[in-house]
Amino acid sequence: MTETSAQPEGTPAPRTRIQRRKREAILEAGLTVFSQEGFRGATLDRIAAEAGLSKPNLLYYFPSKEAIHTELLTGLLHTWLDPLRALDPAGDPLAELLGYVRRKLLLARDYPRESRLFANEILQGAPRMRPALEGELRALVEEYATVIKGWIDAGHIAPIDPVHLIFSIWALTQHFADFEVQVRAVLGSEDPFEGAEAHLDTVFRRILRPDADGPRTSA
Amino acid sequence: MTETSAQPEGTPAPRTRIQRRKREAILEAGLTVFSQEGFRGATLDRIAAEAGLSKPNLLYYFPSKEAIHTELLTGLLHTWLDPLRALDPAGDPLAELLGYVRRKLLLARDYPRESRLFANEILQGAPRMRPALEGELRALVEEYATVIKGWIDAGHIAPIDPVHLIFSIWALTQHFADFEVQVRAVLGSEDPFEGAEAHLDTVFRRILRPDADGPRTSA
DNA sequence: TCTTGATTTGACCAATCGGTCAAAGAGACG
DNA sequence: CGTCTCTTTGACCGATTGGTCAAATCAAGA
Repeated sequence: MTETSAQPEGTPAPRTRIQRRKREAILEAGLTVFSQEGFRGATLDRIAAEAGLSKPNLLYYFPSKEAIHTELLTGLLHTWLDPLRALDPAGDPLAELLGYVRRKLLLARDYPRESRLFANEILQGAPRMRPALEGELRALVEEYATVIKGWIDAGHIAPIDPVHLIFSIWALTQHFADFEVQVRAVLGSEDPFEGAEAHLDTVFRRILRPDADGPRTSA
Repeated sequence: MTETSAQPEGTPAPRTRIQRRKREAILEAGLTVFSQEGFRGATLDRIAAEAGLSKPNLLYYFPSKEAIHTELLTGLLHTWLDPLRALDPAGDPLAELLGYVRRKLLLARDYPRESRLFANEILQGAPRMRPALEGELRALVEEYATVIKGWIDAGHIAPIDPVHLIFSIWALTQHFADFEVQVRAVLGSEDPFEGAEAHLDTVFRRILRPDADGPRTSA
């Protein structure tokens, strides 16, 4: 029959050069639009326009709006957790943690749309990411919380709840991507990320500095 | 003519008891839906259903979707900045700042939808709040940054960028409302806010503790 | 009771939504 | 040149969107 048998499938590797390029452009556009408007607020027309394609042409490369969003989210968690995975249990604790903070901040600076896409998904109750959060994310956090706990018990850094420490790192770094407009509104023309790097370095040095008056967590 | 002259206007005080009640219900429903789906993602049908009204009936009390959203945002910034305004320049610096952190955290716990509505607006580039951010918000931050600067210069708290300190307080407290699903996914059944309060208290005590090795900001 | 104004709703509208389809175009190879 | 596959698009579809409107209902006073 007149079967359009060559329609590219959802995820598998694109065969031709042009397919790779157009799929890339669509994901780029989808990232821009989804991160700004959320899933429901985004429209195929806007994504298609942003990618420089007609809507039917966009739907030739992706079977649905959902498929674009899913593919974006799939890669996201991995990318987002990479800096945590780069944390070396055998390294110097303070340097490792400060390095993690810095990498996370640079990620927020260089990939703000990805950060906002993630934020949007979480804000909406993580309807499509919940399993990944309760599975992969939770496991990874627990793993590195144990590492941090080890550093604390060894006296290398000040005692602090490791999981909440990780939350704090996320919150303080992603804030500069997710709330960029607000930060810029307050700072004016000043570049947010320059001040941020020095500030976060200072902040986490103070939080983690092991010394002086001993443990005060239970007080 | 058959003029429906009694249609309540956008903002002014509702005349009857029933108007006050229904408008309240609509704003409640709007808060729930807008905070979850963002402006574009929210639908009048869902808001009406959530409020227990028919769509035309909802539009009898508010002239448009935009009007509901605007009214919600208008009250929001004020409520959100109140804890900062409660900061007493004549009080004990550490206690004042820790109190501010605590109040902000309780706000995030008790009014998570408001926090998420705000986050959604910022994420979308603050299309309806930009003026308020660059005006009221910025002015208030600068005002209290000066207060904090005074405390630092007097040696009451450790030297730190006051504006970034405020950003950090916002980020660390709002995180528990805006990213609640993620936090809960990691913590499991544990109540996020119990651990959070102790953690943030510890964190900001360490950040603000003035002592020991003198200024290290310019190093 | 009747009247008057406030409230509620079913039916409807134009615009936009996600998505389909058949047909037209483009490129590669013989 | 013809042909085969990949790509692109205009026209279109049913559903949903924000919003309107005239008519119905309700509440309370005269």
